[in-house]
Amino acid sequence: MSIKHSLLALLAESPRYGYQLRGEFEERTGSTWPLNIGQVYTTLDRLERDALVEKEGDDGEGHVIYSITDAGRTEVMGWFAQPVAATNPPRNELAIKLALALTLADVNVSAVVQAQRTASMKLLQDYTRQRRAAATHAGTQLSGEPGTGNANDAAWLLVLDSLIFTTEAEVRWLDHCEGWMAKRAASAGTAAKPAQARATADTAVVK
Amino acid sequence: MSIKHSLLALLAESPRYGYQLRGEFEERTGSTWPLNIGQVYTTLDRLERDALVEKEGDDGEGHVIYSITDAGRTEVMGWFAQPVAATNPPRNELAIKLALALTLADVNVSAVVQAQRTASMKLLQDYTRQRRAAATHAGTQLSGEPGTGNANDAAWLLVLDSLIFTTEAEVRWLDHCEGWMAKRAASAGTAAKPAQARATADTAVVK
DNA sequence: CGACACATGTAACACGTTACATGATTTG
DNA sequence: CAAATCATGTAACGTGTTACATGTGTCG
Repeated sequence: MSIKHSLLALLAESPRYGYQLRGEFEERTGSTWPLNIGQVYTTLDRLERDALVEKEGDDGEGHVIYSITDAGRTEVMGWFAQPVAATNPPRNELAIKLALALTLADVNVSAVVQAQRTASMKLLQDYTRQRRAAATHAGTQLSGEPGTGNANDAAWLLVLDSLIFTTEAEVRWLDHCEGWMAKRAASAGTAAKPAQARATADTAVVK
Repeated sequence: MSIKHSLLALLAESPRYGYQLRGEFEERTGSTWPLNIGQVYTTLDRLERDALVEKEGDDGEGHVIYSITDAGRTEVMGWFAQPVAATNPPRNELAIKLALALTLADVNVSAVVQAQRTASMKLLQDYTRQRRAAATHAGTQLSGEPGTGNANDAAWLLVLDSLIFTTEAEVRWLDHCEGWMAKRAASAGTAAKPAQARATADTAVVK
């Protein structure tokens, strides 16, 4: 649903052609989510089929220009007005993985958590570094001319912040899981769950 | 990729049949991510095609039992050992939406943020309520017999915590966006971006 | 000329959801 | 008996990725 509406949103601003749409999308999101060009065309086909966009003739350059219809405008405004689907939250692969690991005897949950934490911390550092670079860049742009590009820089900054916030939350959750597991292992002195009673972090995931 | 590996993980514990796999998955994740039964069967077909699982004959009950192969065991252990794909982070529809809204003249970004914040806060309250209920339930279970079911309760608790952490981060980010926009509107006294200079929160998304 | 970016597509496949068909067993 | 649950599938469709085919224009 994301891409369909993203293309509609861009077309709501002005008519564009396929290749151009990919460029605009990636520029505004800082290439965080690369957009396959093939899908742009197939999505445009479907949007045209559903009468949300229209093909215009050539623009004198030989490009296949699409423009949004009234129905499309209604659709995209509805997208902006509605919060993203509160029901059935997107599958969180990490949460699923840990939940399953917890219930499996021959998986070292601590090792899984550690591996993930290392990767997430590295990601977080990358994002933070990029954020610093982007901020200074946007700053110089701001003191410069106020033409185009500023809104895109702003969007990219906020997208980066989103990634940072999300990754921080992930790391916090991983730490929370570790603490929880340590507490559980400690209170499992005699009976309870012998399979979970290895609190020290071995390196191997499999016992 | 999530489901394929989840089914493999469950089969690594013991051979099971399709309907049973769905039940186990949903129990361990607290029905957070409902699993379509149709997909279980098609996924099992693909897993069998790829020689990661095998069909066993009847179990005396007429059920179609699947068991994991050595290749499947290798696959699932690799899944646990590897951190979830650091490259190309999953598309964040909310971030995309806000990034695009920022660059579109006729969208009221504040209204979009407000609508989302309301929805996310409500979600957060739901999760917190569920978390309280689940915690007391797990508590009584713990003081009771230490049989099966505890690991599943634990998994469900951690999944809930994951949802809470994620949603909290989302709300924080939304607030961050609001603050950022307010600051930007304030510093846009004369020139800069006139289209973004409406800081007060109207109710309508479209101007 | 050769490599590269621009530009438009098509085909095959993976993954996921919804809906439908079919039958057995259980339960009010 | 009727309804619900258990159980196994199939079909259609939407969405997304990868890879391929094809052609133009530009630049070193």
